[in-house]
Amino acid sequence: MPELPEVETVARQLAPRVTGRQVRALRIVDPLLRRGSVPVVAGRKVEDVKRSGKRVLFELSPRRGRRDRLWLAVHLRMTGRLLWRGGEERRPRPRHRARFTMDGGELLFADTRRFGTFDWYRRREDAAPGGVEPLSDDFTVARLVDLLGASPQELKPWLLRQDRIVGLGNIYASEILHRARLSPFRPAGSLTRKEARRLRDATRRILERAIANCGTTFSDFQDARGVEGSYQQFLAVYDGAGEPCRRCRTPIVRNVQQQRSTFHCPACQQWP
DNA sequence: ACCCTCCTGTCA
DNA sequence: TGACAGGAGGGT
Repeated sequence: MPELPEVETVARQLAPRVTGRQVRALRIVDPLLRRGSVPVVAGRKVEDVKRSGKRVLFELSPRRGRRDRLWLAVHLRMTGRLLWRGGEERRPRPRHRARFTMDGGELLFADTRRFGTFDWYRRREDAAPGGVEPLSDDFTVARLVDLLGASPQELKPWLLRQDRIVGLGNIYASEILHRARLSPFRPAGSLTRKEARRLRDATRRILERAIANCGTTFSDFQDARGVEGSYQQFLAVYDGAGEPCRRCRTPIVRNVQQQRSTFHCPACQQWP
Protein backbone atom coordinates (compact mmCIF):
# COMPACT_ATOMS: atom_id res chain seq x y z
CA MET A 1 0.00 0.00 0.00
CA PRO A 2 2.80 2.34 -0.63
CA GLU A 3 2.22 5.64 -2.41
CA LEU A 4 1.91 9.00 -0.72
CA PRO A 5 -1.80 8.78 0.19
CA GLU A 6 -1.48 5.30 1.65
CA VAL A 7 1.61 6.21 3.66
CA GLU A 8 -0.05 9.39 4.86
CA THR A 9 -3.01 7.31 6.00
CA VAL A 10 -0.77 4.89 7.88
CA ALA A 11 1.06 7.72 9.61
CA ARG A 12 -2.16 9.46 10.61
CA GLN A 13 -3.65 6.31 12.05
CA LEU A 14 -0.50 5.33 13.83
CA ALA A 15 0.39 8.70 15.33
CA PRO A 16 -2.33 8.87 18.01
CA ARG A 17 -1.72 5.26 18.97
CA VAL A 18 2.01 5.30 19.50
CA THR A 19 3.01 8.90 20.15
CA GLY A 20 4.10 9.32 23.75
CA ARG A 21 4.75 5.64 24.31
CA GLN A 22 8.05 4.31 25.48
CA VAL A 23 9.77 1.55 23.53
CA ARG A 24 10.76 -1.33 25.78
CA ALA A 25 12.43 -3.43 23.13
CA LEU A 26 12.94 -3.73 19.41
CA ARG A 27 13.26 -7.17 17.94
CA ILE A 28 14.33 -7.45 14.34
CA VAL A 29 13.16 -10.85 13.21
CA ASP A 30 14.29 -10.69 9.59
CA PRO A 31 18.04 -10.24 9.20
CA LEU A 32 17.43 -8.58 5.83
CA LEU A 33 16.14 -5.63 7.83
CA ARG A 34 19.36 -5.01 9.73
CA ARG A 35 21.73 -3.59 7.19
CA GLY A 36 24.59 -2.16 9.16
CA SER A 37 24.16 -1.56 12.86
CA VAL A 38 20.87 -0.92 14.59
CA PRO A 39 20.90 1.83 17.24
CA VAL A 40 19.69 1.25 20.78
CA VAL A 41 15.98 1.95 20.79
CA ALA A 42 14.87 0.57 24.15
CA GLY A 43 14.10 3.33 26.61
CA ARG A 44 13.28 5.94 23.99
CA LYS A 45 9.90 7.58 23.63
CA VAL A 46 8.06 7.99 20.36
CA GLU A 47 7.73 11.73 20.04
CA ASP A 48 6.31 12.03 16.56
CA VAL A 49 5.03 9.93 13.67
CA LYS A 50 4.63 11.43 10.25
CA ARG A 51 4.97 10.81 6.55
CA SER A 52 7.98 11.92 4.58
CA GLY A 53 7.77 11.09 0.89
CA LYS A 54 6.70 7.48 0.83
CA ARG A 55 8.21 6.69 4.23
CA VAL A 56 6.83 6.70 7.73
CA LEU A 57 9.14 8.74 9.91
CA PHE A 58 9.36 8.06 13.65
CA GLU A 59 11.05 10.60 15.88
CA LEU A 60 12.50 8.92 18.95
CA SER A 61 13.57 10.81 22.05
CA PRO A 62 17.10 10.66 23.42
CA ARG A 63 17.81 8.05 26.03
CA ARG A 64 17.68 9.23 29.62
CA GLY A 65 20.41 11.72 30.40
CA ARG A 66 21.59 11.97 26.81
CA ARG A 67 20.88 14.03 23.74
CA ASP A 68 21.07 11.35 21.07
CA ARG A 69 17.74 11.93 19.40
CA LEU A 70 17.00 9.40 16.67
CA TRP A 71 14.83 9.12 13.56
CA LEU A 72 13.62 5.93 11.96
CA ALA A 73 12.29 5.99 8.41
CA VAL A 74 10.24 2.93 7.51
CA HIS A 75 9.80 2.35 3.80
CA LEU A 76 6.87 0.02 3.09
CA ARG A 77 7.84 -0.63 -0.54
CA MET A 78 5.30 -2.99 -2.10
CA THR A 79 3.79 -4.95 0.76
CA GLY A 80 4.96 -3.44 4.03
CA ARG A 81 2.44 -2.73 6.78
CA LEU A 82 2.72 -1.23 10.23
CA LEU A 83 0.27 -2.81 12.64
CA TRP A 84 -0.50 -1.59 16.12
CA ARG A 85 -1.68 -4.21 18.57
CA GLY A 86 -3.06 -3.00 21.87
CA GLY A 87 -2.17 -4.79 25.08
CA GLU A 88 -5.52 -6.55 25.22
CA GLU A 89 -5.03 -8.21 21.82
CA ARG A 90 -5.31 -11.97 22.19
CA ARG A 91 -5.22 -13.19 18.63
CA PRO A 92 -1.95 -14.67 17.44
CA ARG A 93 0.57 -12.29 16.00
CA PRO A 94 0.65 -12.16 12.23
CA ARG A 95 3.95 -12.95 10.59
CA HIS A 96 6.25 -9.95 10.80
CA ARG A 97 9.80 -8.78 10.16
CA ALA A 98 10.21 -6.55 13.21
CA ARG A 99 8.46 -5.89 16.48
CA PHE A 100 8.55 -2.90 18.79
CA THR A 101 7.38 -3.75 22.28
CA MET A 102 5.95 -0.63 23.86
CA ASP A 103 4.09 0.45 26.93
CA GLY A 104 0.53 -0.74 26.33
CA GLY A 105 1.04 -2.68 23.13
CA GLU A 106 3.30 -3.54 20.26
CA LEU A 107 4.01 -2.29 16.80
CA LEU A 108 4.62 -4.89 14.09
CA PHE A 109 6.22 -4.44 10.74
CA ALA A 110 4.74 -7.06 8.41
CA ASP A 111 5.99 -7.28 4.85
CA THR A 112 5.35 -10.31 2.66
CA ARG A 113 7.78 -9.49 -0.11
CA ARG A 114 10.44 -8.25 2.27
CA PHE A 115 11.36 -5.24 0.16
CA GLY A 116 10.68 -2.77 2.96
CA THR A 117 13.56 -1.03 4.71
CA PHE A 118 14.50 0.64 7.97
CA ASP A 119 16.78 3.65 7.80
CA TRP A 120 18.18 5.27 10.94
CA TYR A 121 19.23 8.91 11.22
CA ARG A 122 20.91 10.94 13.92
CA ARG A 123 19.88 14.28 12.47
CA ARG A 124 16.49 15.45 11.29
CA GLU A 125 17.85 17.01 8.11
CA ASP A 126 19.35 13.70 7.00
CA ALA A 127 15.98 11.99 7.33
CA ALA A 128 14.28 14.23 4.76
CA PRO A 129 13.90 12.97 1.21
CA GLY A 130 15.37 14.68 -1.82
CA GLY A 131 12.42 15.87 -3.87
CA VAL A 132 9.69 18.42 -3.24
CA GLU A 133 6.56 17.40 -1.31
CA PRO A 134 3.73 17.77 -3.83
CA LEU A 135 1.25 18.94 -1.18
CA SER A 136 3.56 21.58 0.25
CA ASP A 137 3.60 25.27 -0.63
CA ASP A 138 6.93 24.67 -2.33
CA PHE A 139 5.25 22.80 -5.14
CA THR A 140 4.54 25.80 -7.33
CA VAL A 141 4.11 25.92 -11.08
CA ALA A 142 7.44 27.72 -11.36
CA ARG A 143 9.11 25.01 -9.32
CA LEU A 144 7.56 22.28 -11.45
CA VAL A 145 8.61 23.97 -14.68
CA ASP A 146 12.09 24.19 -13.28
CA LEU A 147 12.11 20.53 -12.30
CA LEU A 148 10.82 19.42 -15.70
CA GLY A 149 13.58 21.41 -17.33
CA ALA A 150 14.47 19.98 -20.70
CA SER A 151 14.26 16.37 -19.62
CA PRO A 152 13.79 13.96 -22.53
CA GLN A 153 12.40 11.31 -20.20
CA GLU A 154 8.83 10.23 -20.79
CA LEU A 155 6.41 11.96 -18.45
CA LYS A 156 5.07 8.93 -16.65
CA PRO A 157 8.42 7.39 -15.69
CA TRP A 158 9.54 10.89 -14.83
CA LEU A 159 6.75 11.21 -12.28
CA LEU A 160 7.88 8.03 -10.55
CA ARG A 161 11.30 9.46 -9.72
CA GLN A 162 11.65 10.43 -6.09
CA ASP A 163 14.52 12.85 -6.54
CA ARG A 164 12.32 15.61 -8.01
CA ILE A 165 8.82 15.08 -6.63
CA VAL A 166 8.35 12.64 -3.78
CA GLY A 167 5.43 10.35 -3.11
CA LEU A 168 4.06 9.45 -6.54
CA GLY A 169 3.88 5.80 -7.59
CA ASN A 170 2.47 3.69 -10.36
CA ILE A 171 -1.21 4.16 -9.58
CA TYR A 172 -1.32 7.89 -9.01
CA ALA A 173 1.09 8.74 -11.83
CA SER A 174 -1.40 7.31 -14.34
CA GLU A 175 -4.37 8.89 -12.56
CA ILE A 176 -2.73 12.30 -12.44
CA LEU A 177 -1.79 12.30 -16.12
CA HIS A 178 -5.31 11.32 -17.07
CA ARG A 179 -6.76 14.15 -15.06
CA ALA A 180 -4.25 16.57 -16.54
CA ARG A 181 -4.99 15.26 -20.05
CA LEU A 182 -1.31 14.70 -20.74
CA SER A 183 0.20 11.80 -22.65
CA PRO A 184 2.41 9.55 -20.52
CA PHE A 185 4.82 9.32 -23.46
CA ARG A 186 5.61 12.99 -23.80
CA PRO A 187 9.09 14.11 -22.91
CA ALA A 188 8.85 15.76 -19.52
CA GLY A 189 10.70 18.79 -20.82
CA SER A 190 8.16 19.40 -23.59
CA LEU A 191 5.40 20.77 -21.38
CA THR A 192 4.26 24.33 -21.78
CA ARG A 193 3.74 26.41 -18.69
CA LYS A 194 0.02 25.98 -19.07
CA GLU A 195 0.38 22.22 -19.20
CA ALA A 196 2.70 22.28 -16.22
CA ARG A 197 -0.02 24.08 -14.32
CA ARG A 198 -2.51 21.37 -15.24
CA LEU A 199 -0.05 18.77 -14.07
CA ARG A 200 0.54 20.54 -10.79
CA ASP A 201 -3.15 21.04 -10.13
CA ALA A 202 -4.02 17.45 -11.05
CA THR A 203 -1.27 16.13 -8.81
CA ARG A 204 -2.62 18.00 -5.83
CA ARG A 205 -6.24 17.22 -6.51
CA ILE A 206 -5.72 13.51 -6.99
CA LEU A 207 -3.50 13.15 -3.93
CA GLU A 208 -5.83 15.16 -1.72
CA ARG A 209 -8.84 13.16 -2.75
CA ALA A 210 -6.97 9.90 -2.28
CA ILE A 211 -5.90 10.93 1.22
CA ALA A 212 -9.47 11.93 2.03
CA ASN A 213 -10.42 8.37 1.11
CA CYS A 214 -7.56 6.74 3.03
CA GLY A 215 -5.80 5.71 -0.15
CA THR A 216 -6.33 2.78 -2.47
CA THR A 217 -6.65 -0.82 -1.32
CA PHE A 218 -6.56 -3.81 -3.65
CA SER A 219 -7.72 -7.25 -2.56
CA ASP A 220 -9.06 -7.39 0.94
CA PHE A 221 -6.31 -8.76 3.04
CA GLN A 222 -6.07 -6.11 5.72
CA ASP A 223 -6.06 -7.16 9.33
CA ALA A 224 -8.68 -5.70 11.61
CA ARG A 225 -6.38 -2.91 12.69
CA GLY A 226 -4.94 -2.50 9.23
CA VAL A 227 -5.72 0.41 7.01
CA GLU A 228 -8.45 0.02 4.43
CA GLY A 229 -8.61 2.60 1.66
CA SER A 230 -11.56 3.40 -0.55
CA TYR A 231 -10.06 5.45 -3.36
CA GLN A 232 -10.15 2.48 -5.73
CA GLN A 233 -13.73 3.44 -6.57
CA PHE A 234 -12.44 6.70 -8.02
CA LEU A 235 -9.66 5.27 -10.16
CA ALA A 236 -10.19 6.52 -13.70
CA VAL A 237 -7.61 4.51 -15.61
CA TYR A 238 -5.41 2.35 -13.38
CA ASP A 239 -5.95 -1.36 -13.95
CA GLY A 240 -8.78 -0.47 -16.32
CA ALA A 241 -7.54 -1.61 -19.73
CA GLY A 242 -10.48 -1.90 -22.10
CA GLU A 243 -12.84 0.03 -19.84
CA PRO A 244 -14.39 3.15 -21.33
CA CYS A 245 -12.72 6.44 -20.43
CA ARG A 246 -14.89 8.35 -17.98
CA ARG A 247 -14.53 11.49 -20.04
CA CYS A 248 -14.88 10.29 -23.63
CA ARG A 249 -15.78 6.58 -23.50
CA THR A 250 -12.71 5.60 -25.51
CA PRO A 251 -11.30 2.30 -24.23
CA ILE A 252 -8.39 2.70 -21.81
CA VAL A 253 -5.09 1.30 -23.04
CA ARG A 254 -2.36 -0.45 -21.09
CA ASN A 255 1.28 0.05 -22.05
CA VAL A 256 4.56 -0.82 -20.45
CA GLN A 257 7.12 1.84 -19.62
CA GLN A 258 10.28 0.78 -17.84
CA GLN A 259 8.76 -2.58 -17.06
CA ARG A 260 5.77 -1.04 -15.35
CA SER A 261 2.18 -0.73 -16.45
CA THR A 262 0.88 2.61 -17.64
CA PHE A 263 -2.80 3.22 -18.26
CA HIS A 264 -4.12 6.09 -20.30
CA CYS A 265 -6.88 7.22 -22.61
CA PRO A 266 -5.52 7.44 -26.16
CA ALA A 267 -8.14 10.02 -27.08
CA CYS A 268 -7.96 12.61 -24.34
CA GLN A 269 -4.30 12.13 -23.52
CA GLN A 270 -2.89 12.63 -26.99
CA TRP A 271 0.45 13.91 -28.01
CA PRO A 272 0.33 14.96 -31.66
C1' DA B 1 18.56 6.45 -19.58
C1' DC B 2 17.56 1.84 -19.45
C1' DC B 3 17.35 -3.25 -17.73
C1' DC B 4 17.78 -6.38 -13.78
C1' DT B 5 17.14 -7.74 -9.34
C1' DC B 6 15.62 -8.17 -4.57
C1' DC B 7 11.18 -11.46 -2.52
C1' DT B 8 6.66 -13.80 -2.13
C1' DG B 9 2.06 -14.56 -3.55
C1' DT B 10 -1.84 -14.75 -6.77
C1' DC B 11 -4.08 -15.28 -10.93
C1' DA B 12 -5.14 -16.92 -15.71
C1' DT C 1 3.96 -22.29 -15.82
C1' DG C 2 4.47 -17.64 -16.70
C1' DA C 3 2.95 -12.97 -16.05
C1' DC C 4 2.21 -9.65 -12.89
C1' DA C 5 2.09 -6.83 -8.41
C1' DG C 6 1.22 -0.20 -5.04
C1' DG C 7 9.14 0.28 -5.17
C1' DA C 8 13.68 1.57 -5.96
C1' DG C 9 18.91 0.73 -5.80
C1' DG C 10 22.60 -1.06 -8.56
C1' DG C 11 24.93 -1.92 -12.68
C1' DT C 12 25.86 -0.95 -17.67
